[in-house]
Amino acid sequence: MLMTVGSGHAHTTGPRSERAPERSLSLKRLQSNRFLRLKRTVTSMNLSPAEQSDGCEGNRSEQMLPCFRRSAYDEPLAPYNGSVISHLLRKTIHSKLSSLDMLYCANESAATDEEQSGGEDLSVDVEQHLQAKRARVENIIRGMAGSHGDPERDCESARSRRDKRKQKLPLHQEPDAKPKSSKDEECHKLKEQLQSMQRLLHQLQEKISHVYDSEGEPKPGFSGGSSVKNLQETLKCELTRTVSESIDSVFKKLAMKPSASPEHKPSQDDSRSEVSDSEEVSREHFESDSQTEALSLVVRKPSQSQMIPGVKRPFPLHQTPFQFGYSTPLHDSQILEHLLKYGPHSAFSGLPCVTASLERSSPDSMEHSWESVAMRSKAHHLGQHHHHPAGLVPVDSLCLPHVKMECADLQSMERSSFMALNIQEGLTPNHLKKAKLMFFYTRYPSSNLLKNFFPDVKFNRCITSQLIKWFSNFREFYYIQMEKFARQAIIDGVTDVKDISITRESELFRALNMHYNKANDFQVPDRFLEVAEITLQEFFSAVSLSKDSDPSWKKAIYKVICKLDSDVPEDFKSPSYL
DNA sequence: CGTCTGCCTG
DNA sequence: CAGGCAGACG
Repeated sequence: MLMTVGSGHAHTTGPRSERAPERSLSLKRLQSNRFLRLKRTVTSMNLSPAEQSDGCEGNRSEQMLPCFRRSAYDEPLAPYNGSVISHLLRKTIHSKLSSLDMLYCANESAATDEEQSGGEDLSVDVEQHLQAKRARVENIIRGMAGSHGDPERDCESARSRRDKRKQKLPLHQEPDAKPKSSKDEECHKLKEQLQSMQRLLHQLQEKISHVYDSEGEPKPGFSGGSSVKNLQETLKCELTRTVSESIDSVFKKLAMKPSASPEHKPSQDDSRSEVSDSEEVSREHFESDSQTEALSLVVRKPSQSQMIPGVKRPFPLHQTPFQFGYSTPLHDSQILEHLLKYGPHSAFSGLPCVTASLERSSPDSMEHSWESVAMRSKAHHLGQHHHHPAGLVPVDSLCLPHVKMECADLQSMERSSFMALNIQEGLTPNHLKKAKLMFFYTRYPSSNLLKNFFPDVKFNRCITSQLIKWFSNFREFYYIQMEKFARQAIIDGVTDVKDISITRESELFRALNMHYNKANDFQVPDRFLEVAEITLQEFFSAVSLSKDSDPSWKKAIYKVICKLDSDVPEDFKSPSYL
């Protein structure tokens, strides 16, 4: 397809029709890319990770470095075997159960540790409280285990203990109006939760052992078997998350039941029967908050009034859920199921987009502006830390009363998806950062490639073109720099193309690195230096030969450069990359 | 026509 | 980097 340099260019400096050859190039590019990929795959089969990390065989010391300096994100990689899993499970379940314990007691007795330590001396009471607590947990566990114990009797005895304890408490001693059947139901649901959790875990265990058996040795990858490592990390992460999710559900049910109708005075609510004065005040405050914003999904400032007293997260919530290497206590069994079905690198775009609804429900005009800002910031910064002061759980995440019951499940689901994958309708600064790093590998990504490498983005026409626009802008900057430095080289008296090279010390490289890798926390692949060098040489030659008199002189260069795209490492496919 | 692309501008 | 524009498609 011949390009015509016609009237359209009379008033423009650039060749308008560069697009045409570029389009016809894309097919060829695809083909050559496929060749390159095949070739690289074949030649890298028996290379050590370091050797094939950039696909070239130079001697520079950088090549012995891992492609990614991600040590800050990597936890020491323990031997990957079943015991790790078991350990994780034990750890998580244990911490979960202690939380369960605390929550249960909080709802049952509503006497928090804080209140006890802050109030008058209740040490005797504390003693009894702890005993009752232990007994109740035992009851729960007995119930879940499906033993032939008499749950009614157990509950009865627990209640009698509670009643006994109630006599020592000064205020708000409401009769226990909760029907016994509710307790049974509770136990039953707990049991079901546990069983389904066990099923999921079993599946995951199988999956893991399968993966581990078939990939016991890390296969050479672009960055040194990192895809396997990634998978391991993913699985580890998902396992932990699943356990957490399951137990959180139990958690949630317990939290929800006793206080399902918070908008009303606590009188008919048995679990709230033992609240202290201070808590009563807090609840007043809470209710007034709820009226302004009863259904908001905004993460509310976790002030004390909105915390379940005495309930503490068994693990810190400030961990970044999007970085592998941390065990991530998030809630999303969907993800596990997806993982089981499709593996860790599949796109999750089928999940509901929650960001939009979250954002829609948090208009700027809202009273708690800093909260909506916080949420907005979270929504737009994949990988931001979820920080809750003192490890307390915002009631929101426990589906507490200010959220209508019929919405609870949906909200939980949406929030879970949001927290876990952060499926985006818009692109975030982190996406931009990632795109820039990807530019070190590919200057001309296809929209399919982009879709594959941004699995946490809900693609639509707009998003796609925005991403493409980004890369277009990246190229623009890249080529401008190239031209600038090529002309400078000529001015500096360079005559031979051979004298042109680009190292990591080069000014040009610094400029590019500053642009695409501002934080300088990414080890730029050597291949990029080669491509940049070739580009610079192309520009140098062209300008030297005065080809720049042709309005479309750059087109020929683009044609060369677009063939030099590399594969983007699999690591980038992770939605949690960065 | 709508879509896509590159160039230019702010 | 995004918006706007113009040319090139199908």
